[in-house]
Amino acid sequence: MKDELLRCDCENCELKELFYYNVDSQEIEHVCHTKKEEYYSKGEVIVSEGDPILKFAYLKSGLVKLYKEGNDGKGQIFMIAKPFDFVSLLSAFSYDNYNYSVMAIEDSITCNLNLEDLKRMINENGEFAMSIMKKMSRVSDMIILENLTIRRKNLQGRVAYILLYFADNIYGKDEFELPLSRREIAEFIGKTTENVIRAMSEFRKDGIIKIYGKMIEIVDKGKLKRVAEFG
Amino acid sequence: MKDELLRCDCENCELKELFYYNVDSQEIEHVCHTKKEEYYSKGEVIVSEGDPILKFAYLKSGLVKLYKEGNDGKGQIFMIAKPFDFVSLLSAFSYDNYNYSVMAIEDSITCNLNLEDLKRMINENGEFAMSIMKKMSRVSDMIILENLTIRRKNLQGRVAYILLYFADNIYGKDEFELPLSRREIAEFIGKTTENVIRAMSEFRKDGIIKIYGKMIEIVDKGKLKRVAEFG
DNA sequence: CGCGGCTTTGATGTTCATCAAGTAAAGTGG
DNA sequence: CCACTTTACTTGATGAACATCAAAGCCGCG
Repeated sequence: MKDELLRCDCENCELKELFYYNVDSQEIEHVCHTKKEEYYSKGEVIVSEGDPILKFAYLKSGLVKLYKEGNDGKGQIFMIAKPFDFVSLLSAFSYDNYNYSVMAIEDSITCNLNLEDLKRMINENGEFAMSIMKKMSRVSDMIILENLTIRRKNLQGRVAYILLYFADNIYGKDEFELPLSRREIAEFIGKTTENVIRAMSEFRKDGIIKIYGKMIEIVDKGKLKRVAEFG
Repeated sequence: MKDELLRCDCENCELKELFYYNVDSQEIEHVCHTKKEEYYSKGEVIVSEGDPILKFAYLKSGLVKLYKEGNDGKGQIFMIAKPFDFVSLLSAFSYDNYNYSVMAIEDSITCNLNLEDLKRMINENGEFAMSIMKKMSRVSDMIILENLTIRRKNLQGRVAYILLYFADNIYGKDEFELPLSRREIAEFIGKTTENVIRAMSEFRKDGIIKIYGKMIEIVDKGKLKRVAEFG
């Protein structure tokens, strides 16, 4: 089995753990050989709302945003997906078309599996189905509850929360380059661009963070956490 | 097969359609005989956040709200579930405990299936798993996108939206008794009680709706829709 | 090198939360 | 069944939070 994985270059892919214990090696090899990787540079649209769902895509590297485009030009970001999140997960099994859009906010690679193959595997293999369901359930849950959490907070609380989110959940360090523009942060937390900037400037003046353009350094994490908590 | 269903009193249950085409009659009979119905009156808590998930519950009749309790006493309602919605669906396959609460907002009956049985059935039967997944996917999708929709709107827009929601999605008529208090409406749309009342009073003064305590009559639906749209 | 988008700050106005106070309705114990 | 308490509802007044508008500097890119 290891051999099969090696041959089709999936041996280092975390996704295989989802398959490994549930799917036989022949099936894995098949998936591995029919998969297609796609490269997107920062800013490229991966999925447009309304596109037919033809493949089951997951993110192999990079970072993408999932969002809805308002008719007034204002977008709403509801999730930032990181590697090994399933980009198609929300709609793939219930709709024929995406009802949200996906854009790369860092250079990204998606791995696309054949959707029909996947559906067939689910139909034939309940254990595999269960593992997909768990993943799906966790993602939905996270989106729903995180949105509620953000919405309880005021402007400063929301901005602090997002900064901590990138530091802890995405980059794992307190100094990082913001992958979102101020405008996109605003679209994520449901406030205006100007007020996001104002909140960040306040944090800077209060010595909580340092700002070098897109680079952010969290100086006083305790204080930032307290701001995120209070809001 | 019909016989089995009749014997265990599930023959009129819409849920059976989820089973019917995918599960053998023996299994259906088993589920049917091990199910337990529970009656809750309006205001009763069905699930408290943190409760272990021991059964897989769906709503047979009535109306319930799914919500998170804030530490400050302010709640956040994120879904109103109507008959044949799955109350346990969001977390049942990914967590051991509920991370939200459920309360009856009308007298309700839940039907509780044995969770372990259900998990076993999913593991053994991929087609059944797929049908559960579809349902799950649709529910999550609905919650996520509906929340975004509401959040785009201003106070009046949100209140109008909710009134239309009850008229069209829940009761199917333009005169109905609000199952939520003004406070709960506020917790659903993320505004304060006072402002929900003010918006409704405005609608009344403008001849859009009539209010008799909890009874609401939509008089000028076109206008109400425009308010919901604009916001 | 100039154009458009991103960022920043200030000024102004609107929306909405909060506070306060009173009425109505609904549950509770004697 | 009635006094009593509590909870829901309603309206008005006030101020805080935030959106909007305006203007200028910055940066990347064709």
